[in-house]
Amino acid sequence: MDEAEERIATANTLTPPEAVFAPVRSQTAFEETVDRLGTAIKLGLLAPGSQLPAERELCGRLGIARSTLRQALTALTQSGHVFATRGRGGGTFVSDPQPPADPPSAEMLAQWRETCDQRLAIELGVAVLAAERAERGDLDALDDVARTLEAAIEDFTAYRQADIRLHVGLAEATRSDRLVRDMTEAQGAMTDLIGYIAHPPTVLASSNAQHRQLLAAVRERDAMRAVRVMSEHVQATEHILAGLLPGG
Amino acid sequence: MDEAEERIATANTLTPPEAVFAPVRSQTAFEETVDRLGTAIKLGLLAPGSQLPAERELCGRLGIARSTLRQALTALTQSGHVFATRGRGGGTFVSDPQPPADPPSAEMLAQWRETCDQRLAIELGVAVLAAERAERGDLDALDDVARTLEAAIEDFTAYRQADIRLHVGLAEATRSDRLVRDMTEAQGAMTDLIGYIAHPPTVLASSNAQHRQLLAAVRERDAMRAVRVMSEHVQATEHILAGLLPGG
DNA sequence: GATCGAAGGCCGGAAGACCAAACCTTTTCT
DNA sequence: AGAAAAGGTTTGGTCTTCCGGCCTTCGATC
Repeated sequence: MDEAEERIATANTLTPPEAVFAPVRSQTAFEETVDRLGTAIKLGLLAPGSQLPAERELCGRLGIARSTLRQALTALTQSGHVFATRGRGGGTFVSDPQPPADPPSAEMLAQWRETCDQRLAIELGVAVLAAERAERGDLDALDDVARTLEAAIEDFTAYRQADIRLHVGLAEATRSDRLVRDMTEAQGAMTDLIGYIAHPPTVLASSNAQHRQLLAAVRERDAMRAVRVMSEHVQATEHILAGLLPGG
Repeated sequence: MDEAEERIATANTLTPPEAVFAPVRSQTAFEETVDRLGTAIKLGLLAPGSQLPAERELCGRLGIARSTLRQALTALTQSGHVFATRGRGGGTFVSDPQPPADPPSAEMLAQWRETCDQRLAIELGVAVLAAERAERGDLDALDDVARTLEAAIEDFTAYRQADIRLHVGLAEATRSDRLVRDMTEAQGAMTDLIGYIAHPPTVLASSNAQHRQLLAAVRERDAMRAVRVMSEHVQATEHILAGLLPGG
C-alpha cells in the first residue's frame, strides 16, 4: 500500500494539463442559437424551402426566451439564410438560394488539425456504435444516400450535401442524440474548412468506395472493419488539407 | 444530373434530426469555471495541496474577469475543494482531505448511456492518434502510471486516480488540447457515474490487463489493435453500468 | 363579407451576469 | 521599516436574457 501511494504521489507531481486553465468559451444563448440553426441550414439538414417550427414553439424547444430566439432569427434573416412571412399560414422558412458560404476565419484555420482530430474521434465512435445498433431500415436509407452520392460525383455541392447526410445519418443510427449533435458540429466545421478547396472526381470516387465498404461493414456488424475504413476515410481528408493549409 | 438532384431532394424530405432543436445549454462563465476547476480537482489533475495560479493571473488565462473567477473560487471554497491563505506567499490551494463526492444527479443517471457513447468516441480517437503521435517519453511515463495502477488494485480510490491519469495522459500524448479537454470532461462524468458502485479486484485486474495491451499496441504504433483493446475496455465498464443503472 | 386564429413583429421593464478599476488587508521577504 | 505579493471588498456600469403583453397581418371558416 505504501508503495502504491508513493507512486501516485510522484505521478501527481506532474504539471497539470494546461487545458485545465484554457479560456472558457461562454457562448451566449443568442450566439449558440445562430450557430445551431445556421449550421443545420448550411449542412442541408434543414432543406431550402422547409419551414421552421413557429417561434412560440421553437423557443420552448430550445429553452430560450422568444425575444432571444428572434434575435437569432433576425441575424439569420439578414445573412440571407431564412426569410419570414406573416399572417396565418406564414412562418419562417429556409431561403431557397442559400447565400454563399463565407471563407474560413483565421482562428478556424489555426485550429484545423484539432478540428480534424475531434472529428476523427466522433466518426470512430459512430462507426462502432452504428455497427452495434443500426437497424435494417437505417441501413437501407443510408444505401439510398450512398447511391445519390455516387451519382453526384461531378457536382461537388451536391456531393458534399449527400456526404453530410450519410455521416449524420450514421450518427442517427446510433440512437444517441449527443453523437448526432457532435457529428453535426464536426461536419459544420469541416464544411467551413473544405468548402474552398478543389475536389477532383477521382478523390470523390475513392471516397465513395470507402462509403460502400463502411456501410457493408456496419451491415455485417463488423465494428472493427467499420473503424478501419472510417479511419482511412477521415484521414484521407486530413491529408488533403495538410497539403493546402498552413501548419500541414 | 437530374437523377442526382432528384435523389437529393427525396433524401432531404426526411425530417431534420431532432437534435437540431434540442435545448441550448448556455452555461455561464461562472458555472463553466466551477465545472472546469472542480472536475480537475475531483480527477486529481490538480493534486491535493497544490497551488493554483494567482487570481490576477488565472482570470487572464481563463479569459474572465477577476470578480467572476472569485465567485467560482468562493463556491469551490464553500464546497471544501480549495482553501485560500492571504498575504505574500499565500494563494489558493487544493484542499488535502477532499470532500466526499456527491451522488449522481437524476439527469446524470438519465443520460448515462449517451455519456458512455461520447466517452467511447473520445477514447477511440485518442487511441488512434496516440498510436500515431505518442513519443517514447510519453509512453515511458504512461508505463509508470500503469505500474501504479497494478499496485493499487485493492484500493479503488487510488486505482481510479491512476486510471484517470492514464487515460488523460494518453490524450495528452495526442498533442491535441481539445481531446485533452474532452477526455477530462468525459472522465469527470464517468467518475460521477461509477464512484458509487463496487469494483471487485478481479474487475480491476482485467482492466489492468487491457491497459497493458493498450500501451503495448500504442508503442508498436498498431492503431487498430489499440482501438480494439480500447473498445473492449470502455465497453466493459458500460456493461457493468448496464447491470446496475435504470434503463440498462 | 365578417370574424377568428395563428403566425410574425414589437416594446418596456426587471433581473442577473459580467466586466473594469479601483482600494483594503494580511503576510512575508528584503 | 517598507516594499511586494497575495487574497478580500466595493462600486458602477454594460450587456444579455427573460417575461409578458400588445400589435399587425392574412388565410380559413362561418
